[in-house]
Amino acid sequence: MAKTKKILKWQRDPEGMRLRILEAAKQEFAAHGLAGARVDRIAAKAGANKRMLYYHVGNKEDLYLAVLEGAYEKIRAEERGLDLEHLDPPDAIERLIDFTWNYFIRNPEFLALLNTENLARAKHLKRSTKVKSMHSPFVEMIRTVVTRGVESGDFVVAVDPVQLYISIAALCFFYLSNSATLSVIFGRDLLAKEAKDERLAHMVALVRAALTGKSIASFGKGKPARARAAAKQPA
Amino acid sequence: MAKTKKILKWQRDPEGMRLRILEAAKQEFAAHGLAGARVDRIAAKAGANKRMLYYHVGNKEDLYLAVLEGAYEKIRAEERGLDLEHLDPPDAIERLIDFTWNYFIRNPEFLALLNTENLARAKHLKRSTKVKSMHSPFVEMIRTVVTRGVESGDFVVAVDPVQLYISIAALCFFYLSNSATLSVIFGRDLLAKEAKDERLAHMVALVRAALTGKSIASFGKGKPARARAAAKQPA
DNA sequence: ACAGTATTTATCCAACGGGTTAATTTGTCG
DNA sequence: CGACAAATTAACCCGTTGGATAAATACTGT
Repeated sequence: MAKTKKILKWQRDPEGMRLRILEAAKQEFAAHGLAGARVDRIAAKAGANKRMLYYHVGNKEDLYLAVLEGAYEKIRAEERGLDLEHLDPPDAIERLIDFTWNYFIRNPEFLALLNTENLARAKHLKRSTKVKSMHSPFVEMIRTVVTRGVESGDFVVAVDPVQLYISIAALCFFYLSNSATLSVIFGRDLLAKEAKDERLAHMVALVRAALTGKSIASFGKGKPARARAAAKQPA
Repeated sequence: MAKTKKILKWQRDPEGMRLRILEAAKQEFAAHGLAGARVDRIAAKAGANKRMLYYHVGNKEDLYLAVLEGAYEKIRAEERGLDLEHLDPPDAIERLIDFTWNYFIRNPEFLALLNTENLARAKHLKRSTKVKSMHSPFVEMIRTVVTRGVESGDFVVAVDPVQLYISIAALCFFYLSNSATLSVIFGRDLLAKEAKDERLAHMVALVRAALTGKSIASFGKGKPARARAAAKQPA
């Protein structure tokens, strides 16, 4: 319904315009929140006139909801391509962590948008019909991995897939979303490449150890983080 | 310097006024963010006149920073009283999780304030001298626990205390801070008492298992969450 | 080419919000 | 009591902002 070829090509690009507006709005809302966002700035950034926002999308809140829905759709779509079924459970979990982490890094606006929406206590999301539907498949995907892991003996416990996903998202989300304040507080640049690598290793080790009962080497210690041999270490 | 007895007691309560303003501002900033907060509402909520905010604290941003600093001071102060030194390491960690979790539940504004500040990329926090100093002792407290745990053999790995704390905070913070959107998405009321109990059990189990290598029974399954026997289960 | 419609622009405005000015009240001290 | 300062209030200022109006412009089917 979106990009049917036979769409009329107006002056510039009527469909492209809407996309540019949504993209600009995403940046703006992510950078300043809902209240802090400026409609004029969105228009300017989209190379459009303010009136066009109202023409193409609606008022500020409609625009915001459209951006939010788009953001959810995007991440859930990518997750659908994860293909965890073909991996053995521990690797599947690791892959899920890896994906989530890198998705958040690649799409920092997503984090900000979620925070903004939670500040509004999901007021807008509740009114969205689109969003609610697209999550059960994802939960089922994780549930399958967990079940398989328990059956194969790889996992020592049968975690609630929702809890597990929330935990994985939490570990990634909080670190990145709060990296600014945490960096100040702890006096480290948490966004430096080394720090990020270390963090990913730590998260994978934490979750894998908890699920499999086998503690992984290098639990948040040292830079390399991937190739390590020992299972324990001196001090 | 604050509450010297010989302070003159003006009309109502000059010192109390400042506190009421800060409290009202905390609520307002937490509820609406920095941009969404309204100075008039803060004044009204504090039972004061708008002009008095400027008289007692300064402009909107000064007020905001004062609130933020106060929030950090409060949690760090309570953490100082945790007394983890006298517990054996696994219990100390559990206590830290328990405290963090309940502190966040008791002080939801704290979460919102942090999100707000991170939206501003810690712009204000960076200018604060007070805040930076009060965190190293806290990190050292955790480091001691970890070291003791490794030495005693309770912990199988020597985690970086900063990573560990970030992870613990993450597990608690994300769940609560994002409970609104997550509840919509997963179609559960994550703030219901049962759900919260389950979450706490899950987090404790996750971290304990990762640190000690011994998986805890009932990993985010079932309501009681504390007393459980089996380590595995059928399907 | 013409009528009709979709899209875009230029312009305006009423409400709002942060901040300030100046007057007023309330207490302290000699 | 009377002067002086601290604290509080009321009223206003002025740039900003979301949103609206109406006119112009570009495309389409006939």
